[in-house]
Amino acid sequence: MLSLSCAALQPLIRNLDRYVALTPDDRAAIAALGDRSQVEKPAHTDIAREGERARVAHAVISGWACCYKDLPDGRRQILGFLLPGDVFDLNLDSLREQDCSVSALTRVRLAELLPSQVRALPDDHPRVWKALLLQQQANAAILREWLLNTGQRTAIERLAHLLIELFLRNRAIGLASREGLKFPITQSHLAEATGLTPVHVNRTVQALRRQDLIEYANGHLKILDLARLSDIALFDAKYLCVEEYQ
Amino acid sequence: MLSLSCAALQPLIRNLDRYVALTPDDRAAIAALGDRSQVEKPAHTDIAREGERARVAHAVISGWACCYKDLPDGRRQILGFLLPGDVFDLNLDSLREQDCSVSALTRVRLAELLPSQVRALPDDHPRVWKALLLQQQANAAILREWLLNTGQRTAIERLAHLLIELFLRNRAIGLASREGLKFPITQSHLAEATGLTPVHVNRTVQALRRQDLIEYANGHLKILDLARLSDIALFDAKYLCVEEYQ
DNA sequence: CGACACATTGAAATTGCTCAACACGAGTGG
DNA sequence: CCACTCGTGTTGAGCAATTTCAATGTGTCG
Repeated sequence: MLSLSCAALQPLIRNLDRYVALTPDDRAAIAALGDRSQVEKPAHTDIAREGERARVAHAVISGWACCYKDLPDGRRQILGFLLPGDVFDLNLDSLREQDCSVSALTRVRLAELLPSQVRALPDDHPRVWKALLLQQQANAAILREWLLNTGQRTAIERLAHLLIELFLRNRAIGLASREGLKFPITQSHLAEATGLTPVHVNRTVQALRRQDLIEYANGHLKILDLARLSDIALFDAKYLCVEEYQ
Repeated sequence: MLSLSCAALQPLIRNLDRYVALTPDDRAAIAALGDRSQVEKPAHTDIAREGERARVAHAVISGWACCYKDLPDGRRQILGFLLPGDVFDLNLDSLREQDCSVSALTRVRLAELLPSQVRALPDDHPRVWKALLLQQQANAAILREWLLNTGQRTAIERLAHLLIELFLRNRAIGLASREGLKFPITQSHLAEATGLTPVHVNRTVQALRRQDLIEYANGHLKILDLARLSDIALFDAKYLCVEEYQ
């Protein structure tokens, strides 16, 4: 039983281990953290809504989610994708309202991290706590890169950049290989993430395909020429905490 | 002497007090924190460069700065403005390279927070530490709003939104009144912050002026009709930790 | 005065958007 | 099994927001 839930929390352990070298004790602490209560959300449902107060923090165990903001007239911006091992709603101040919503893109399994557990972390398992804070900082770095992306890059650069990021992040958690990755993201999602329209994303995707840079169909993405795609995207992997580039 | 530096650190104390109720002891701790070493940077110089490792953390005492990223071909995105009381380079992991540059927009006075001091904070002054972490989270919230801004809003909405944010943030630290605020930001800066061209910012500023929404000249900004400007910007102050709206 | 940074203007070019239609596959209910 | 719908992807044509290029104005400062 315990070993089973440990298996479920491997993505989180693996992810946090990128930021701080974890001891076996730390790993056990993380497993205990997410062991208590896990929930499953169906695809295309909201996990958290902007304006609510987060009851618990969440760690993604499996599946894809995204956080987003919307405008009163329906325009929507995806602010980031959440993959297995990512923690969100980690609120240091329980009174504060969430400033963005979170939605499940696929069926998502989540570990719920209770506030009492989280509060005990800095004292009881300082390395785990530090790793969580560093993951938050890494997320902020991704956010800054996204702002650069939508603010300055052209459509094809933006799209190329986003696809590379998602490829590398998936590869870093063992979910992508040379053969590509499961990619449950529609062109409309790409549009909402890049600030383009779905129609224009479509045409841009086709341009990438025509140049034999990617395959992207049936929920599957394959990067055919990472080097050339990186050139187009003006991609610099430093902002991702993914050492082994290429 | 001590009272003098205390005065210099008022912005930081006032800013952190927004996140956590500080005791007199906490305030003294903050004053001591920034007391050790202060530096002055001339306008239009870099304070930190992307790719470097931060030697110390910084708190802005007076003046404006911004952090930004640039692309190899010269395009540049401003990622946020730093005002008195804002802390940056607060690196939990001293090995990690900065992922963005910081530049002084005016002459800037900075307090240097030594790593040893910062490391002692969680144990010695947990409320101060928590306030610093909450400020970091608040900065991330601003970043998310900026991504929504550049990704989804039109030129006039974007500009209106940015101007309101800067007005409210300045007012929250006592640097803006009904009469407006010192605004050492050129139209080119606004362009780099919103992902527009300087020419288009110029035309959009003029549209705002024509509608009697703002005055903006000679390094001074005045919001003439905050309510109407907020409507245009689809502005919702919740993301800023500034309670007293209007 | 000259140099320089910043603001402003106009005209033409272009990127990306809007609108509208159609294709296609998966799932659903008759 | 078919008809239907729905979500997603694709295409075309016209349009609009924003960019580009190039020039001019304006104030400050040495």
